[in-house]
Amino acid sequence: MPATLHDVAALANVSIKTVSNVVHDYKHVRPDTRERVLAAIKELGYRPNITARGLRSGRTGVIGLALPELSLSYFAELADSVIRAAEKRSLVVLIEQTGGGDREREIAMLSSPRLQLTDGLIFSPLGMGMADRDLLDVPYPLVLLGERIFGGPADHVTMRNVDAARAATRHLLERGRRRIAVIGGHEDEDMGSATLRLRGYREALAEAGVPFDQELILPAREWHRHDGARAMRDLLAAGIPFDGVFGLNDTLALGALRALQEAGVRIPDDVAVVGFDDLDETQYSLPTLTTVDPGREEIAATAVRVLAELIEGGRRAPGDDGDRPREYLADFRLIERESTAP
Amino acid sequence: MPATLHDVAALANVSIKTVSNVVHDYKHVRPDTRERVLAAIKELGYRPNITARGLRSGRTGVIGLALPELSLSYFAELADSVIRAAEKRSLVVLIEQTGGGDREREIAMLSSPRLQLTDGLIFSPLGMGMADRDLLDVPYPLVLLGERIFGGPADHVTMRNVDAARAATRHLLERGRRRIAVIGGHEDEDMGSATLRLRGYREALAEAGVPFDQELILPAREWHRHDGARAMRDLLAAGIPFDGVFGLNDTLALGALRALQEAGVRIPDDVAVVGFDDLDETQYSLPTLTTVDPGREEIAATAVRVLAELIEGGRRAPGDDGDRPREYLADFRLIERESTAP
DNA sequence: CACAGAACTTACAACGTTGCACTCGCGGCT
DNA sequence: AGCCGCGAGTGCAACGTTGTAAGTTCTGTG
Repeated sequence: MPATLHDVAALANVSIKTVSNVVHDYKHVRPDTRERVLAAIKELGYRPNITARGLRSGRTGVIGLALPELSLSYFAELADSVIRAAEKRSLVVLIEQTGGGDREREIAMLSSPRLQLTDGLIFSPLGMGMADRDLLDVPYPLVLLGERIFGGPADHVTMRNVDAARAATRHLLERGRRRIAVIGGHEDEDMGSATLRLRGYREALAEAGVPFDQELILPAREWHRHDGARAMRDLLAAGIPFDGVFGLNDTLALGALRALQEAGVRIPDDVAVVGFDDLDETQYSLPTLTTVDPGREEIAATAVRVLAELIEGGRRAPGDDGDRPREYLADFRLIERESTAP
Repeated sequence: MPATLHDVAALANVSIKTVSNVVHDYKHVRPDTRERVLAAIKELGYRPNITARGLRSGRTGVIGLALPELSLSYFAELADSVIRAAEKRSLVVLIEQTGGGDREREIAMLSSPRLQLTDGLIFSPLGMGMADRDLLDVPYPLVLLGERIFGGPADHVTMRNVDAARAATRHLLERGRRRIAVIGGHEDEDMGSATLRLRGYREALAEAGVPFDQELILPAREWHRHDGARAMRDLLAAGIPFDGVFGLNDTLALGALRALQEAGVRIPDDVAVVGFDDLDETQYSLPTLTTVDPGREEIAATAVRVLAELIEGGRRAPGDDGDRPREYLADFRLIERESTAP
C-alpha cells in the first residue's frame, strides 16, 4: 500500500496541500517546513499517484503511437526513435499495432477507448487513404505520419519522398546506369510511398533524358523481403535487361539483392542497387546497401514536439478556425555504400 | 468535453449508479431501464473515463514492457508478440527502453514513477545480473524474462537455452562437422544467454566425443551484426581451421555469414552455420539461416498470462509465504534451412 | 504599536468512477 | 397478517490529487 499525500502530511504535521506544494516546488514554503516534508516523503517513500493526478488535471503524460507492426524493421526503428524523443519530454509511449495496412483496424483505432488514457496520438496509417481524410478530424491531439494522407485535418510530419527518390535515382544514373528497375510499385494506389517515390524516379529519368520503361516497374503489394526477391526473380526470368535497381524500401532492396546473388549477378558490377529507409541492417548486408536516410530521427522528434505543443495548447487545435494544420518535412540524406560503388 | 455518467444519468432519468450498472452488465437492471440507458449512452457518445476508473479501482488496464532497445530485432519481435498477447486480454502495452544492457537504467526502471499507471511489468534485463536478484522484489506484479537472473523473487518466463543450444550443436555434428566455432562468448559472465548456450554446446560435444577447443570460442561483447562479422574475420585471420559456426544469436550468425562470404568461404559446403532466435530475417538471408526458434510467441503469451493472473490476484503475490515464484520454460524448435543443408 | 501587505498555510471542492449500504416494493411462505 | 427474501434502484463516500479562496502568521513601516 503506497503512501499518499495524507500519510506524508500526517507525518510532517502539515496540511496535505502543503505537501503538494513542496512536491510542486511552490515558492512560498518556509525552508524548515520544506525540510520536514521532504524528510517525511523520503521516510515513507512517497510517490505521487499519477492516475489521480491525471484525473484531476486531465493529463496522463502518456502518448499513443499507432503503427502497423513492430516486426517491420522500419516501424521498430521509428518506435525506438519516438520513445527516445518522448523520454526527453518525460512522456511515455503506449504502442498500438494496427496490422500491416488493415484499413478497418486503423479506423477503429482512432476511436478506441484504449486511447482514453493517452494525451494524444501519433498515427502512422498504411491502409487508410486520401478518401478517409476526414476521419482524422478527431477530438484529441493527433499527429499524422506517413504518405497515405496529405492535406488532412491533422498536423502531418513526413519525409521528402519525391526529392529523396529523385536523388537515389540520380545517383544510379551518375553511376552510368540507364535501365533502372524499380521494385515495389503499387498500381492502384492513389497516394502513398510507392506513388511518390516513383514520381521522383521518373523526374530523375526525365532530367537525364533517359526514357521511362513500364517493363522495369515491378509491383509488390507488400514490402517484405520475399516480395523483393520474388519480383527480382520474375524480372530475371522475363529476360528483360537492366543494370540498376531501386528498391522502394530497404527490405525490398535486400530481398532483390538476395535474388540477384542467387542468380550469380555481380553487385555492383553487373547491377547496382539502391534502397530507401536506412535500416540498421543495410550497413551489414553483403554488399552493404546504398540507401536514403529519410530523416527518421527528425521525424520522430518533430512528431513528438508537435504533439506535445498541441497537448500544451500552445497552438490552436486544428478544428478551430485560425491556423491550418501544418506539414513538416524532414531532411533526407543519400548514403553511398558498396551496392553502388563505382 | 466528453460526456460523463452524470450526463447520461440525467438524460435517461436514472441515477448515476444505474448507468454504471448498465455499463458493467450488472444483472439486476430491468430490460426497459437498460434500453433507456443504452440509448442515452449512444446519443451522448459516452465513453467511460479510464483514468477515473483506474483511480477508483486501482487498475489501469496497462502493462509495462521494459526491454533494452526496439532497434534490436529480437526485442522488436518480442514486443510485437507481447502486444498481440496483451490485446487478447484487452490490455494495452507501455514500452520502456532501458538501453542495450545498461544496468543502472534497468535498476532505475524498476522504481520509475512512470510505472505508476501500469498494473504490472514484464521486464527483460540485459545488464543486471544474479547479484541484483533481490532488486526484483518489488511491490507490484512483475514477470521476469531473459537469462540474466534465475531463482529470483519474481515469476520468470524463459527459454530452454541449454537444450536448444545442444540441439543446434548436435545438428552441426550430425552434418559431420567437428570443428565448430562459437560466436558471442561472454568471458566474465556469471549467468546469461552466452553462458547457458555455451553449456549446451559443450554438452553436445561431450555426447559426441568431440574435444572442446577454447580457440574456437570467439567472444563478442555486444551481439550486433558487426560483432559477428568482426569475430569471424579474426578467426579467419588467425588461420584456425573450422567447418561449422554456431552463432549464439541470429544477428551474430548473420554477421558471420557476411564475413565468410567476403572471404570466399562457401556455405554450407565449407562451413555450416547455425543461429539462434528465428528472426524473421533468417528466412531471407543468403543463404537462409538454420536456427532455433526459442518459442518467442509462447514466451510472450505466457508472460502476459502470468502477469494478468498476478494482477487479478489469482495467485498469491511472491512476497507472501506459500507458493514460491514459478519458472516457465517455452518449447524450442530447430529450423533447418540452407546454411546447414547436407 | 498598529496595520498593510506579503509570505506562508490551510480547508474545501472538485475530477469521474465504483463499492457499500441502503431503500422500496412485490410476491410467497408460515 | 406478519415476515422474509429478492429484484431493482439509489445515495454517499471514497480513490489521491490539485485549484481556489480564504485563513493565518510574519515583516517592515509610519
